[in-house]
Amino acid sequence: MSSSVSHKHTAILDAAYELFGSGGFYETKMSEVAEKAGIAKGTVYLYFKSKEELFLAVTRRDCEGFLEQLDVKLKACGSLQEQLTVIAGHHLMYYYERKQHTKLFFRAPNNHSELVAYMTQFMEEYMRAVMRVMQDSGAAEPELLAESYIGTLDRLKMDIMLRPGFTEADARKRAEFAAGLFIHGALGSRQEQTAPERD
Amino acid sequence: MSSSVSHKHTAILDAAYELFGSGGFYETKMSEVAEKAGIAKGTVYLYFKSKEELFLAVTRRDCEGFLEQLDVKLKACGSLQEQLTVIAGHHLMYYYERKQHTKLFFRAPNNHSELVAYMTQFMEEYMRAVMRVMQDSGAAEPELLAESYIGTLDRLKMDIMLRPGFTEADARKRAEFAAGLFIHGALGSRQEQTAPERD
Amino acid sequence: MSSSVSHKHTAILDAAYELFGSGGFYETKMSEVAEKAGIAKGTVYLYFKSKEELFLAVTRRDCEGFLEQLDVKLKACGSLQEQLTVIAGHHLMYYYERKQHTKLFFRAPNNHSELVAYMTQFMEEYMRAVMRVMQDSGAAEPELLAESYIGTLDRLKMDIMLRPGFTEADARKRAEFAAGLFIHGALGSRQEQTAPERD
Amino acid sequence: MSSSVSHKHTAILDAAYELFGSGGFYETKMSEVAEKAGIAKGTVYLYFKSKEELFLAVTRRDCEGFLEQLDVKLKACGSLQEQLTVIAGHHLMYYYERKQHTKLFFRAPNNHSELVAYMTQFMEEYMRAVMRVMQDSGAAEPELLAESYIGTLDRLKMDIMLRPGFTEADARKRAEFAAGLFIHGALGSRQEQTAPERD
DNA sequence: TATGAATGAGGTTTCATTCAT
DNA sequence: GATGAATGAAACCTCATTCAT
Repeated sequence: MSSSVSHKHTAILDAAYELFGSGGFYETKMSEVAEKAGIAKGTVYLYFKSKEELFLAVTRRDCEGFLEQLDVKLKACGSLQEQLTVIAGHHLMYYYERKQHTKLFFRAPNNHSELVAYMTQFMEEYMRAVMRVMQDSGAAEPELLAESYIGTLDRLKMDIMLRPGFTEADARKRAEFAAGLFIHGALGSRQEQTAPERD
Repeated sequence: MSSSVSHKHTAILDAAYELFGSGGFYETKMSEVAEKAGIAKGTVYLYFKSKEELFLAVTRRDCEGFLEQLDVKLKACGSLQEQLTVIAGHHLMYYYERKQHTKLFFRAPNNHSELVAYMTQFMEEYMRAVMRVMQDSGAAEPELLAESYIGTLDRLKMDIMLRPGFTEADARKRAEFAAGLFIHGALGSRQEQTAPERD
Repeated sequence: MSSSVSHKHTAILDAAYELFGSGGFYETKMSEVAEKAGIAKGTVYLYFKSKEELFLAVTRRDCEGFLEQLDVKLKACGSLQEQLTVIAGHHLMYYYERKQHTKLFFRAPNNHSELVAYMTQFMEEYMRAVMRVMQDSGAAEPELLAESYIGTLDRLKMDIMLRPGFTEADARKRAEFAAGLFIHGALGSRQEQTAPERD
Repeated sequence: MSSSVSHKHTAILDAAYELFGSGGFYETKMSEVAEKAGIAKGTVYLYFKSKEELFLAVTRRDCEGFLEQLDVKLKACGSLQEQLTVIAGHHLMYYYERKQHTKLFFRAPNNHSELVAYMTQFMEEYMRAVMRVMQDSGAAEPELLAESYIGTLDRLKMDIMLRPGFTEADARKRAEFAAGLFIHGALGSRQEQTAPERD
């Protein structure tokens, strides 16, 4: 019974992830979620109080997976370069694997304070993880650095979502590029060649 | 007569900007737009064919202003450092001045191809402007650099939008930080200066 | 359950028949149909996709009843005179019984291709039934005859719909008149009887 | 000035006839009428108090033309056969010439008592004209005969409106057929040849 | 007389949510 | 727990009509 309950719970989350992710919050109907989950409309409300709450649950599950996996990966590596590459790789690959479900991340419902609160908390946790790496490197302004890094990765991921022909290799290349950029700056390689006094 | 027309047109755009910006597309009712603009519901439709079209017009006006002002500012400055600072300052201050209207930028209607097309074009133009600066500096991968820079700025601006106590000075500080980061890398200043004990 | 479904379905059709019939398509509001059927507005849309479709369903039910009953009656009679009288009686009595719902037949929505198609098909079927009778009589031009007969009946029925004091006996008298007219012509009886001086 | 007034009045009626006739009452917008008439929307209301009244005026002009022309034609002919043929020809040709404007006759507004009154009056006048012919022939039941004849013609005209390839010759053939039918009955020709006992 | 910008009542339809079974 | 028929609020948009110019 409890496994049946949990099975339906998961089925709803999966269906909602699929639909919210590809269509967005407002474009997705609860009846569609129910249908895709293979259950009746009313049943969804036995597991989730409202559409907003369902969206929040979907988001939460996705974000928690993101943070947990990042944690595992970061623990397994050492140098700054390596850690930044791991973060970037994780960020970009995570979205690469979910490129069909991008709407989840920017077609959310407005005015739902719980969701806003959760997203804020998620960002803080993600920030903290990245900040820790920055701090370990001894960089000044680790907070701004972390924020910048996340911003860079977020924008680089846009290519993944918008360009159809994007490959996994492209994603990996960008991950390394981002790490290099934050360690050496934009002129890193050029400076090595022509500006010896500065590097 | 034409001034009256343009007056109403502007009043609607202003009202819609206010409401779409603070509430998002789906949460804003056309009747509210009309009321805020001080006109009747039907009148809105004399100037804009549909809610989507109104949203597009609001977005377009905002984005065009952004690009035009950036152009002017970029023409007036020289060194890479200076140019990057100008871009960052422009980006952050633009949103700083609009911090009450953040929803405009990520609560757009789905499935409106014209809007998608316009936003794509806007991003391309912005990218091109930033890329030109990157290219002038002789940096490798100017495209990825531009994208990264814009991503960084976009994330840094989030502080502005989300933290109530944010000041203009904070915005300016971040602008300079971002420019420095992209020129020197995250460790740029520290490495040069020494400071080994702390980091 | 299925009886409940069919009950609501019928209740809506009945309500719509009443309202479309007495007020016409454009003058009837879906909310009125719902109210008259004793259900909520939204429920109507569970049974009929749109107002047009509801109108079509009402029309179809009415026309099908007309044709089915005609078929039964025609099979039970023999001579031409008798058959023509049956057709006329059916046509006039059908409308006599529905004299409060005349609008159904000429206040239909425009530009609804499915309705146009259905009405065309209905008329063809009716025509075919009448034509068969005409053909059996050996008359020349059975098609034009059938058309003329139907036209005659349609006009005679107008009296029924427009004159309040109309009785069933009046309807029956007209039915016999029409049959006689088509067999003998306008001057049929008179010519036979005498009255030569006037022609 | 008065000629200019009358010019606009006519222009509006012409435009409205065109649009009401081809699209129907509800599907035609006052703004379209104004545009087609080459004047401003508000101007229409200087000549006609409302949309309904404009429709009535259009209808009235058309019907009056119908009756006047019929009168002229009837005065110029003698025998019953000739008179019935003239009526039929007039009826069918009138619609044949207006086959692009059939909506005028069955997409009228509901619940407009003045229109209903006018149409009733028109029908009475038409009836009276046809009845006079029937009376002259000495036929019994001239009223029902007139009504039947008009009904027959009305249905025969449907072919004109519904069949695209209809020619003027087809219309004329139907006119003669209708006249013959009412004089001799459906079996007129056949009976003469083979069924002597019944006639 | 002519204009056409402005009005605002009003109707169709959608869909999250409920609740009797 | 599961169902899905029923609900009804809510929102977009239309268009006949008005009236200041």
